[in-house]
Amino acid sequence: MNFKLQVTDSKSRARAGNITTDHGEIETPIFMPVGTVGSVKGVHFNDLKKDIEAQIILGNTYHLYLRPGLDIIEKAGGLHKFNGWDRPILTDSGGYQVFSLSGNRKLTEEGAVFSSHIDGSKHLFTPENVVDIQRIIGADIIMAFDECAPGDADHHYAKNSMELTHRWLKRGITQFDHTENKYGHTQTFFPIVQGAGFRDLRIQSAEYIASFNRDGNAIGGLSVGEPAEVMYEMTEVVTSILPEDKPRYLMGVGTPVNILESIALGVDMFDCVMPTRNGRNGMLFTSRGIMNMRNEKWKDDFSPLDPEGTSFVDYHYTKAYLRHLFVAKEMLAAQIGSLHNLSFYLWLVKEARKHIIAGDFSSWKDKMVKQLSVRL
RNA sequence: GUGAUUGUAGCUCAGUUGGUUAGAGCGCCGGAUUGUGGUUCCGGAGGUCGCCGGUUCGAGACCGGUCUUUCACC
Repeated sequence: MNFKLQVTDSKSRARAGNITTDHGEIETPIFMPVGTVGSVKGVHFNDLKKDIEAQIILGNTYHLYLRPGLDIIEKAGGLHKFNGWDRPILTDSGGYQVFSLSGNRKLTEEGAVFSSHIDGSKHLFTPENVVDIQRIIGADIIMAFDECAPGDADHHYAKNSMELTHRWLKRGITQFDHTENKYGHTQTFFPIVQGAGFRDLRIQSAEYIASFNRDGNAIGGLSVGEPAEVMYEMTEVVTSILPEDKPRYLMGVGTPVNILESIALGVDMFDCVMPTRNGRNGMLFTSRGIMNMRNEKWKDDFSPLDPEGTSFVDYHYTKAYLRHLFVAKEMLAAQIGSLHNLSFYLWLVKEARKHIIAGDFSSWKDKMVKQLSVRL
């Protein structure tokens, strides 16, 4: 994997760059649709490629490991062959899931013992086997196994958690560097900065992570319940330390506004369930603001979904029709909502990139931020 | 026609021996959702308790009448 920094904005830390992988190029800043179990919920790869123009998607170690299981994925020849997606894939390590989904889990120095949300069976994730699993999945970008501390963690907890994540990181890197690419294409490994909402810990963690000089670096443990200002402050602290010439990935973020603000702070990659989860449930993000498609006010609004949208669904379907589909709980409603939101998110980061290159990112961003939070 | 039976929120129902502003689930109307368990959470609106009369300090509950639902029998 290779990252080429193209342009850095003069008035902010925003950057435009290109990531090259064996599965193709990624133009940054980029948003990565979440495809937990190897599929972006409700969206065909055809639409994902041609309509949404997704350049890279996410998969989840935790989910794929539990179902269908590594034997099937390996037999299929990796996730790319299994699901037919021939562009880059990044896999989350499962650190977040182990902590967010599993009722009973036990943390030890060795790793995390957790029970499956599917059948309750017990499993162990370690920094090493999580690398092996992602090798088998065939991810282009493999994430380190980390502990994601809760948003309200105190300093003591956050410090221990960060230190454990650092020790795990060392083991993960050793494992990664001593194992081979599984299916012929190059795989790369991203470490993750932790430190919760504490400046000193974030600095310490960012410096530690930077010292490994990997192909890219991630910022974890944000957007987990802390106020947005804290998130921005921590992001700013971290991006000022992480190497300039490597992509920075802010995990799990966020709203359209969060994304623009974080781009301005020097973040290059994002992923979030928000466009798909909220889209599935009737919340649509547009360049003019947010629409709750379940609202009664749309019932006889026969104008196009989003006249300024770039997706087929934006001009083909009306607001009234989509509201009807949501109220009737039709599957198609969830599909249209997801398709629209993803296409909007991809449009947003593409537009940001254009303005970074054109040199007017900051003023464009300020204007957009105002529009994006309007409730329609 | 006779004898039973039913009637409480848009729907399905709960409401102790009569006791403050009559409840629930669903639906409806809003809001939330940030490295996804096709969701989940949180608010809100909505009822002349079929109708008329009576008993009582007090009736959704008791009594009479009337209409209504369902059933059985002639």
